[in-house]
Amino acid sequence: MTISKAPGPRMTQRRIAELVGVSQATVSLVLNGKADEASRIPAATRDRVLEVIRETRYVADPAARRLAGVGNKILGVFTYESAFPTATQDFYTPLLTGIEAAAEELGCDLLLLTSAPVIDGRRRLLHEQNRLGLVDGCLLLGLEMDTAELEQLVAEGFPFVAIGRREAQGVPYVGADYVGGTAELVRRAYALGHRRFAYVHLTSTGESILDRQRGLHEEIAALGDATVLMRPSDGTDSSADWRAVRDSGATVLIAETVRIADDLLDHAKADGVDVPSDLSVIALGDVTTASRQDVDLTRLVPPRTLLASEATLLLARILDPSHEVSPEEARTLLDCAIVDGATLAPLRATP
Amino acid sequence: MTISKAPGPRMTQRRIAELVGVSQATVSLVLNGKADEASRIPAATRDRVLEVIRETRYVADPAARRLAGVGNKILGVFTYESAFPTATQDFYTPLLTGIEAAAEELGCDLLLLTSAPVIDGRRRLLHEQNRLGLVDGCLLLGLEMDTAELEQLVAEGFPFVAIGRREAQGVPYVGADYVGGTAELVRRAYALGHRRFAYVHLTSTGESILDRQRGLHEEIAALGDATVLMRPSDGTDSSADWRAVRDSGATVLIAETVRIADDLLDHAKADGVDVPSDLSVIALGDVTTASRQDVDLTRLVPPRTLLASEATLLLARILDPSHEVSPEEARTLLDCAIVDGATLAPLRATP
DNA sequence: TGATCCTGCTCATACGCATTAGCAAACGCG
DNA sequence: CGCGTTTGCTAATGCGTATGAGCAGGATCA
Repeated sequence: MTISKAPGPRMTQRRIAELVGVSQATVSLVLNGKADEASRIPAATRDRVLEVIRETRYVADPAARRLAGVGNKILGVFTYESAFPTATQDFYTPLLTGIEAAAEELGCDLLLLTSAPVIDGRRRLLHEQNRLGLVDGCLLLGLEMDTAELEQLVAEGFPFVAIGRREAQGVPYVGADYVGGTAELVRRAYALGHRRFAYVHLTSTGESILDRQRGLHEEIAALGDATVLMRPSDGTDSSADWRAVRDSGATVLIAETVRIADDLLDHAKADGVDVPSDLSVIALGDVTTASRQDVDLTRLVPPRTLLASEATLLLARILDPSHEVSPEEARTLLDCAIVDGATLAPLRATP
Repeated sequence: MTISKAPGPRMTQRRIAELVGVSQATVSLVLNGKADEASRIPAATRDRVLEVIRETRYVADPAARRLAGVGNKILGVFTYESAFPTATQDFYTPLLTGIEAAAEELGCDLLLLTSAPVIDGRRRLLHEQNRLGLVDGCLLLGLEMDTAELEQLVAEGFPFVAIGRREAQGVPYVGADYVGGTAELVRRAYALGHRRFAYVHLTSTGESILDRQRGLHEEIAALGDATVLMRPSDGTDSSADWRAVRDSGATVLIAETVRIADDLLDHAKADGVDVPSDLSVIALGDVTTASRQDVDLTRLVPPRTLLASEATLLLARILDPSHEVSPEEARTLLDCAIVDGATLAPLRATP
């Protein structure tokens, strides 16, 4: 046998109509349950049509439906990262899990926009031949997004929701409250006696990263007598990062990611610095959540799965014409969980 | 600001045409690069059209394109399991990873058919209002599939590829060679002196399960002087399973899944049976790959990511009208990896 | 000076569906 | 029997794109 390539003539409403002996319009009316409202199709006719539909296993062509202006219950999923989600599994798997669970709940299908081309190191959503026109709305993932694209989507009135807070005007999102979470961790360290902080952070301008910095700075300022060394890092020279931290005399190290924390823990161990008795370590964790070490790192964990399912539900609400979504509802932050690990301890009495 | 629900007037070819001062057909021709072939559009006109297209950021409506009969580069992904993939992450994540990687390579988008309803405990692909009409072809996942549905798809000439071997006539698939992998493991145990096997297996009729049984039986028969206790299990009464294995006097335990192996290892330890010196253990592993114990289980691992990406590429080949796909090419098996763990050891000299 | 050919487009239609307006027949009523 | 009303449908149209057929005007040729 050879695989048939010709999908053959698709079943259409017209064919159904011919089989039943009615018009295509009648079939459409029956199919959409409009048989009772404006138009009047008696039960007898309706049942005959339904019978043939069942026999032929006809299903309406979604493209045609879409063209005719009805929704399709298809949500798009797009990521601005340059490789599609599951490559960096720790990060995206929980997001996809949340999206899928919500989509299943809603009875929606998901269109993963894997085909978006990478231009200038970033994926482009609005490229030629994108499939956005097929979906009812779209979910946007990624640490950084293209503000211009977001604004165009808003301007066009295209329904979408970003996962993660976005500055851009009018962009609906569901994000993690990194400001509050970071502040809470700083407070906890302060309560344990720590006054000198070091923050090894990324230099990206993504909102999540800015939020963590803001939470840190605001809380440090609010506490009054605490200080912080800011150490920008691209993760490539952890030796230099470690030296900066050590020389700063900080008693708490806050690392932007678990990976950074891991690297610096290695250096600490090599230097004979004990964690947490000599130095407390906190990770704010993004990108990857699982620590490769068997240390139980005290850290911030964004509720990724919940974030994603809430974003999906928000999108569904936006798409529902019977609701009006308020601006506040369209921009939501969810609390991060704090993993109360073993790397944050009271300041030693005598340093 | 309130989220706009009216998508506003979309940019169309007609509007572009008005702006440029040409006809809609011209715009279409330019857009599809047919400007040079049958129709003749001079470079000057073409550039003016392209200029306006760029300015307006116009992109063709995929629904309309589809309706007009062009391919969409959209592949469907459907699973027969009753919850959508990422719920059972160990199993599906590698599959999705492989599919996505291949799709990205091919420039295809993926439609996850999350909306398929569960009827009689199994998902239905061919339900009313399914979105199959949108996709060019479809990938099918799941331990068990509905043979009737598969056959209907084949009969309709709908292009699809199953991940995992399928008995049903004419079904294209990319599967794991469980027969060969299982046989190889049996051979290894035999070579180490083992003659008495016990196989704790699932009772499902999925092809992968049948293949493992077949590999075992064929190899046992080929070896001549080996025997095997078959112990069907639904995984709920591991005590009974363990007793059966112990009483059989087997020196090698082959467990269908890592989970079963884990449970039986617990019982062995409780009984003071040492693995592997008293009893060797082999897992054929499906469903979940990671062992919850820190034992280094000797086991069979299907190359899930590769399986999935190969299946995706096969589907693309089937969809490519310029190739003809032979029946053999459409039904491929890939070798399983054998993890040479610590639970398979030579038979003790004196039992 | 026609007849022919080429160039540069446009026209018209199909794709499958949803929807509105409206038609023919049957029915009810006086 | 004449007239309005209801019933049961259908005709027609639009959605945005792709594409084969064809048309007007200029150039070339005999």
